[in-house]
Amino acid sequence: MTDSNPNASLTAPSIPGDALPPVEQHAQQYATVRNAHETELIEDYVELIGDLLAHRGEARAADIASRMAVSQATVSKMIRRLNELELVTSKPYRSLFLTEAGQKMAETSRARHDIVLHFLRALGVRDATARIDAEGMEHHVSDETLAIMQRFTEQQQNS
Amino acid sequence: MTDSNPNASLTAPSIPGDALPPVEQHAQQYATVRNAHETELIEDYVELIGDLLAHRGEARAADIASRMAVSQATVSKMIRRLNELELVTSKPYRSLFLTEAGQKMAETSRARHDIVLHFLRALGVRDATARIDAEGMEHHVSDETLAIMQRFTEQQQNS
DNA sequence: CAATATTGTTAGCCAAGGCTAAACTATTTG
DNA sequence: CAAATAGTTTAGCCTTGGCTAACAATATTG
Repeated sequence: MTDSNPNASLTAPSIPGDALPPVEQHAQQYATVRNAHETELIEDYVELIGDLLAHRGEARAADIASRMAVSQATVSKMIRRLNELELVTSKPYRSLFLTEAGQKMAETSRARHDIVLHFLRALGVRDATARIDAEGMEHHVSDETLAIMQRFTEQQQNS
Repeated sequence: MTDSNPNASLTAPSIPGDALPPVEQHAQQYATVRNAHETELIEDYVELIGDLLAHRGEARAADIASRMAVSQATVSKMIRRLNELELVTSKPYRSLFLTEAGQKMAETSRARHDIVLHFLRALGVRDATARIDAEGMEHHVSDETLAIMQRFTEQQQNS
């Protein structure tokens, strides 16, 4: 380091005990997040389609578009991808349905989502906030943490 | 709905009391997540640069690349963006530094990250898992939830 | 101090996920 | 049942965030 350091105030670690993780571990953290991002949107679509089917009996592109606050063109393009991934079946101008793989994904996503949402409420987070946070968090919570969240929620309820 | 429904098993809601949220609320949930995604990567870079400066005294593109598990070309491109956003200053072949805005962002991100990480550990999540989950979750935790997490962690420590 | 190794940059490619505008299909209704 | 409205698809554009390969600058070392 030949430069002077204008960020001198940052030179001392804010939390002295917390060193940087070893490179490999650090790298894996970021890689895991990047990976989650790739499947995230897909899961959100599939989960929403499952919910629409469950609650409404049908899942139309227009409903998805308004619930996701996205244009219908975007939904249409995405449905093509879901089709290629064999997660949904669609006939033009007809309701979507989930394939078996799609149903499995929808159930898994829904379950994760519910665990996170109920956990946040059990923690004391207001409903509207909990819903927003759960939507963002659900794809980044490991199975280990998920299990702990579920236990926590149950204990909270029995008291 | 003129079609027969091959997803009949999904017709009954898994959790009967949990109806679909009203369209506007639902839409806002997704919009919030999409929005978080836009700033997420930027924050990760800035946070990492801050950490490198704090712990190493300098932040080189090569370190960022290996810690993020990403090519140097990607980092180089990203640094150009951070420059345009006036979050970092950089001279070619020299360490990066944070602007004031960059430092502020780094501190905020680091603080959020630490709160989430400590919370997960307080919950009983193993360290390695907590680190991975925290990295993904930090950008999706509202201030309200963050405050609750912090309180929880403190209570846990005083017992 | 020249050769080599490391580090950084640039150019050009790709896929994903947005958008608008235009065209087409289906449904509803006067 | 024709016209209007609503829903869907397609085409074509843009930005972001990856990548590799080729080149340029700096540092290290024999």
